[in-house]
Amino acid sequence: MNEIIDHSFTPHDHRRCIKAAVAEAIRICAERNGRLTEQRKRVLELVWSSHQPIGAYAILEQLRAEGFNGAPPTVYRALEFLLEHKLIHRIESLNAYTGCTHPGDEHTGQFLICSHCHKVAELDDPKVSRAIASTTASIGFTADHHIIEIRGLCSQCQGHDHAE
Amino acid sequence: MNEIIDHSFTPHDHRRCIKAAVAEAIRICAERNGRLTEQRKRVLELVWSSHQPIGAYAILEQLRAEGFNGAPPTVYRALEFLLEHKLIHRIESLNAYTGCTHPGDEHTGQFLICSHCHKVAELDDPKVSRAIASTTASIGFTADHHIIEIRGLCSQCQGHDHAE
DNA sequence: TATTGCTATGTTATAATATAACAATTACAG
DNA sequence: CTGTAATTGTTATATTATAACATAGCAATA
Repeated sequence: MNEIIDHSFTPHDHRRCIKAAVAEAIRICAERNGRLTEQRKRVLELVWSSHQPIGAYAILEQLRAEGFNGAPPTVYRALEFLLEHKLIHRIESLNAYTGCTHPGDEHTGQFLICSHCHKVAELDDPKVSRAIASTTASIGFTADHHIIEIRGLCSQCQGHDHAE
Repeated sequence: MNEIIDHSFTPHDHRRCIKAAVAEAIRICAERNGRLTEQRKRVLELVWSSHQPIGAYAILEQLRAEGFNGAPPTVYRALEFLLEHKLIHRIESLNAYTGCTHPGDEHTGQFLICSHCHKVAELDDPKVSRAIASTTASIGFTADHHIIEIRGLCSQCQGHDHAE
């Protein structure tokens, strides 16, 4: 990814996002002998079903609607696998999960969360990372990874009310 | 506060932190006609009982140990009040609460979380805020507030293992 | 191809965090 | 005082997540 921000907020053919994400996941897992089982793949697709982060229980509901008769651990395990392989991210402030737009890369996301449309875009601004790295280093704190979640209104939702 | 980081990680007489925090809270609440009731004050003290964030149910346990016979909503309401008045912060990645080191100010914290001692320090690095503000602005995202939580090892815990 | 061991999934129960809804009480303004 | 609004109490339940143990599937290999 060369751009600072992905295209989540702007109109696009979302089916292509899903297809691309799954194809990438297959490639990445093959590369590392990670087993992208049917269930894991299906969970990945559900996480990717929109740019709005989805909760574990919403995923479970979907799976059940499709005839799957499972329980929470199944979903959490799939999510855990996908997180480990950096195929998805967890949005801490939402207790929800979102597809990673440059999977596989060792990176720690910066997320823009629109308070109106509830979509999330992944940002990758080196300025921010650098600022954090230099400041933490100067005070003797060894940073391992960081969580950055920014709330506001996306370009499409300007003028709308913040609170929904 | 003039420093970029507070003194959470370095040895200090913590009773003074608590006293100062309560005194500040009293002042701030008086200023705005916020009612810092006994319960709210007690919850504030408990949040401030160390630099390690504390969960709502841990607070409840403490209160009960002191003879209080209450239920979760009491604690959550007190926390809500304290959050509203910026006397405490919520650490999203821990589902826990920590005292604000420059209360009252309109600000949105940046937190350093030590994976070893579990203390949290509040950072206020204008470089980071500026980087976020300029980048979000350039892509048409109107940022409202941000959550920044950085994991790593504090200056006192260098050399220890990351995972506890 | 049977053996073995590892990985993944199923299943049940429960932990941990948070809120809804309504009732009772207290504080304070007039 | 008294009426109103803010606070607290109480019960129930929603939401998110994990522990613990059982079963099943796969894959190497002798």
